[in-house]
Order: sequence, then structure tokens, then C-alpha cells
Amino acid sequence: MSATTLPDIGRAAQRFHALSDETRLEIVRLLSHGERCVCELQGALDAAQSRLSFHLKTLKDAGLVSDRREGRWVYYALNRAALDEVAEFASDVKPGRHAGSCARACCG
Amino acid sequence: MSATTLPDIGRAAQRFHALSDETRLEIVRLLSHGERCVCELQGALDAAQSRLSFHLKTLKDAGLVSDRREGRWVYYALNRAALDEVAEFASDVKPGRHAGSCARACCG
DNA sequence: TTGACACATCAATATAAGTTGATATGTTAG
DNA sequence: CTAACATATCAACTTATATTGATGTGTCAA
Repeated sequence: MSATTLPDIGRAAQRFHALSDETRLEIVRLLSHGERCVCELQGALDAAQSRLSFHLKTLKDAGLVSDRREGRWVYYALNRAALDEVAEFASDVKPGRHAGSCARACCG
Repeated sequence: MSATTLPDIGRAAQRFHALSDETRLEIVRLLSHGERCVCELQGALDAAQSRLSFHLKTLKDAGLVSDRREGRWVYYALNRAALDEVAEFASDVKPGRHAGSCARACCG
């Protein structure tokens, strides 16, 4: 991922959007300790079940988490690759990474 | 910034939200080449002026850009520290960083 | 000091996202 | 087979965001 050819800016926006909600960030924080089923998250966050389900779907659609059914439980886990992409975007875009290669590039 | 004490989750959400819009990501991409005045961005993005102004304010409120007036122009530039924080969040939260230290932590 | 320029702000509107409560689906225990 | 559980989905509603066009503010040049 290079800053000159940012891939799929729409996909990046979707990932950032998934991370733009406090409830979802709490979920991510909890999942950073390992996979969890919905009911565990529910207990930890004290959130209505349908609400949690909605946020998990948002995270999943953005590729940030994956889910896995085990019996009646569904376990969610963070997707490391997607988080890498997020971090990569942020560092690729930092000024200085272009070493003056394109002083007035992109702006007419 | 450590994952066990994610600072100000609200602030993180605000930063991610600022990055959750394609127009704003384009702005960020342009600014990654160096500071730009609004009219340059306007030309590059073919966006209405008030629209651009709105998005720049969103980025500024989130601390992702700073502005500087020079004569009649206002130049915007990326804020490296804020981008660092974004990248840091993404990497702090990656599974594996907790090395089994808290197997079932946080979940009752 | 007037006019043009660069930008910000506002009000109105349109669209998207989040919450809630109810219902549906799949799974397991009895 | 049925009841209970874990989760997903849906419809209705509320709230937040984005877009547009108009107006306001600061700055410069003539």
C-alpha cells in the first residue's frame, strides 16, 4: 500500500467508519484480548442484544472481524490483516513520506 | 498508548469518524504531499467551496489537520501526531499483543 | 474606499446511521 | 418433539451527517 496509489479509498473509508463509533471501539478493545461470543460482549458492554448484533455486523462488513459458529454460540475475533491496513494507511499518509518527490503534485 | 488503557475512546472515535468519508480521505491524500490552500484542494477535488470547508472543519475538529492563514489564503496541513495515534490504536489493538496476559479479562 | 477574491458560516434539505422492541432462525437439552 | 437459549433480522423511529445555495468576514489591489 503506497500513498501514491491508495487502494480503494472507499474500502478504507468503510473501515474507518466501522471504527468511528464508541460502542464498536469498545467491542474491538474487548476482542483485542481474544475471541468472544456475543453474550460475553453483551455482559461486558451492557448493551441490548440487537444493538450489539448491529454493530458486529458493521464491523464484519468492514472486514475488521470474523465470526465462527460453535454450537449455539457465535464467536467473533479481530481480523489482523484489516487492522494492519488501517495502521498502514495512517502511516503511509504521513507528511514526509514523499520526500519532496512531488512538490505540487495532484494540485493542478 | 497501551491497549489496556485506551485513552479517550471518544477522541479515537472522532478521529476515525473524520477519516470515514471518501472526500476527506482524498483531502488527506492530497495533504500527504504537503500543505495546500483551500482553492488548490477545490481545483483538485472539483468540490463546492462550502462543502470543502465543511470537510476541512471536520478534519480540523478531529485534530487531524491544522490551518494557517497567509494573506487571503488558508493553508491546511496534516497533523503527524494525530496520524500516529490512529496508527498506534490500530496496532495496539491487534490480537497477540496481549500475550495471553488476560485470557478472559474484561468479560465477567 | 471600493471591488474582487479566499474562505467560513448558516439555513434548509436530503440521506445515512444508531436504537429499540418484536419476531425469526438455528441449536441443543430434556 | 418441545422448550429454552444464542443470535440475527426487521420495521419504526430518532438522531447525526452531508450537500447546496446564500450570506458574512477578512484581505488585498487599484
